[in-house]
Amino acid sequence: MNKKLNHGSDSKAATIYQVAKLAGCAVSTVSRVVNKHQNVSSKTKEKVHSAMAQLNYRPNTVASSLASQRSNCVGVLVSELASEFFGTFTGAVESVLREHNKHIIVTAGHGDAASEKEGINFLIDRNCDALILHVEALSDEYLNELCQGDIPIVIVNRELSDFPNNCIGIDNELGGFKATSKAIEFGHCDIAYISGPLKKHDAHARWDGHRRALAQASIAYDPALFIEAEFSQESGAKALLELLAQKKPFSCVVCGNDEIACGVMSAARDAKMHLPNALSIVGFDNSNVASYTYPKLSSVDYPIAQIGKAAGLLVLKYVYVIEAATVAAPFSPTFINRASLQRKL
Amino acid sequence: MNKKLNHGSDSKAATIYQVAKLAGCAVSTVSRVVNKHQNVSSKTKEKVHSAMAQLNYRPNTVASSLASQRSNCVGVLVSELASEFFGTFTGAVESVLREHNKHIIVTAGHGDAASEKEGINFLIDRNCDALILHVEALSDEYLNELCQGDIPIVIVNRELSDFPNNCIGIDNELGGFKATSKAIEFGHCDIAYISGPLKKHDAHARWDGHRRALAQASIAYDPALFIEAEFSQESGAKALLELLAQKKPFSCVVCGNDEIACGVMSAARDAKMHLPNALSIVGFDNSNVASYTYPKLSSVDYPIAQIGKAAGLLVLKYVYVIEAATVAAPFSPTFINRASLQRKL
DNA sequence: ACCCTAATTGGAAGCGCTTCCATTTAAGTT
DNA sequence: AACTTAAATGGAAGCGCTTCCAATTAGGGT
Repeated sequence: MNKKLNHGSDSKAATIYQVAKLAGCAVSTVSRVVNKHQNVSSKTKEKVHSAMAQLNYRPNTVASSLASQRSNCVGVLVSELASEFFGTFTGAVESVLREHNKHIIVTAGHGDAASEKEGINFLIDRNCDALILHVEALSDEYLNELCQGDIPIVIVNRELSDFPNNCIGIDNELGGFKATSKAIEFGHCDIAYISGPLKKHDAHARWDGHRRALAQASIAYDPALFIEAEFSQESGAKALLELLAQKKPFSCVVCGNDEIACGVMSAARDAKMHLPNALSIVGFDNSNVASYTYPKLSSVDYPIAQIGKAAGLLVLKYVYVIEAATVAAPFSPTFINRASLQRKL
Repeated sequence: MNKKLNHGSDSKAATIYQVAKLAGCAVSTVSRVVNKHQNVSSKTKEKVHSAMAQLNYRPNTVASSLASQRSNCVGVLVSELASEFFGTFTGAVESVLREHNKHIIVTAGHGDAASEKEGINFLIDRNCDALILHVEALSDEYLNELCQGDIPIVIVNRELSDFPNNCIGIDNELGGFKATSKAIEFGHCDIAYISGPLKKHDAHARWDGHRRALAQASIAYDPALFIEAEFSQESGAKALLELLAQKKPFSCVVCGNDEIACGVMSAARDAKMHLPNALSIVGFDNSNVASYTYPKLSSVDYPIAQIGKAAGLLVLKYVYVIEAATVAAPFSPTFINRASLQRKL
């Protein structure tokens, strides 16, 4: 491997000075041309362009950042890098920003407060112009404080009542409500609920929605049919076994997310239950796996790509003051029915 | 102190000048402490540390990059951001580098040559100190040229004969060989193969391995049992239907990756085939979904997280000259048998 | 022509840090 | 104590760009 660090001493990239010299003008003029400022005559503009082309000039972004006090990069914090869900999100943010030559620095919060805080500090240290955060464990107080700080913040999948304009995501409570309502509509009365960790705000809100749906249908909430699990397949499988062990009847399991639902499905099959007749299963997120499973998983759609795009646009508009596009309307959760939720006979 | 410089103490972040002033030493000394250079007495080191703590000093990375001609960031190009596979990879690279305060800029190549080239140029323009590339479509010639350039390159999942030390990944041909060999070992003779796009080097190599396994077992390669598909579930499903339509018998389908395998599984079930008895299915990558499916998917393990880690370590060692850890030994594909591959009766 | 204003352009001071080089200080050596 | 050498520190020149401000030029009236 080539160990050389500097980009060559003789093949060094052209600087703005060389461009200015060749174009016969001042560096400030070149800078104006590069940054598309007005008040440059078309004649000089042309000279500068030709000089840039001739020298194959590429502006040094680091120097530019230092001088302008703007790093042109946006920090993104997600729970896990290694997931399709956050990958989709990150990809959406990246492609929106990259169109305007901004880039992202991504890091993971791993769903616990200490790690999330550390991740945020890391991003702040990298001089990000703005932060897009998918935090799960940090307190509202901490986030409120952050929103009042110097650096613009976009919060994803979380609602801060004091900073509604900084937040973007779906209404998780409503999503949870819709999931359980649909199960009820399909004739289910004994509905188990396997939640993600309740310390995570989205998990908690979905569960709230579940109970509201039960209440609205005048079905008593039975704590025995509730299990707090992790957002993982293993945890979902384990939870189902616990539920089954109780010998309490239930005809449907509503899950905190699709991963849990996959685990449930897998465990149900291992227990020789016939799906979906013996047990209906509902997920949340409508991830790709929802269509891999058998039976295909009914789930609440979480439009994560659109939300990522919206977050990127928000930053472009309010931080970089690029009137790129109008920021999307608020998103609403929709229930996607597939085969795993079956009408109760 | 020079009064012209705006190193006053307002609400802005503390600079190295303020630290130096408070510690009663020169900025160069502070810089040495921050960068852990030797030749600083422990006494001054302590004074500087306490000054930094007092001012809550955070080095300005942009200024540091400009002065040192090093951006402390590594460019990473993957095919798609929105995938668990690349998410895992990216996450592994990030966590290794972040420990040494290097960060990554990620972008996507989308599996076609033009887009990959554009992504690489984007990363180069961002002054990356090194590039870690998972390219699929670019030619060997282009990559060879890149490896000879000024910027250090690590190539993932691809073998360049001229630059073996820049490359890291498993032997895809061997993986393909193992997959089909296992199927043969399990008694299958009529083995269909659904490949990813052959213009992608890994897809091609896996297919090569498949044919070698057939040849070694003296099974004639039947082009009718081969389909070139995309690396996606939909494409896999479609491919199975095409195979079935031929009315040529086959008892096993070996797939270019797990996504294709999931599509095949799904389509087979829709066609009322009983899995795994009526049809054995083998995947490649051993991704998480392999254990979501029913029956659980047999697959060739692709240790993508370890490879990401190794790529990060390679950069740390040779580019940043941090003797962090020894770079891992070459990786070898291993076959993971689950339920989807069944012994032929 | 002449003056007034607006459009262009140039000059130079930073942005906050690294690093070379010179200087001072400490530590051995005889 | 005088001398040599190494360790520790300070000073200052950039890194390549942005941007304020001053200077110049061009364009319109009259």
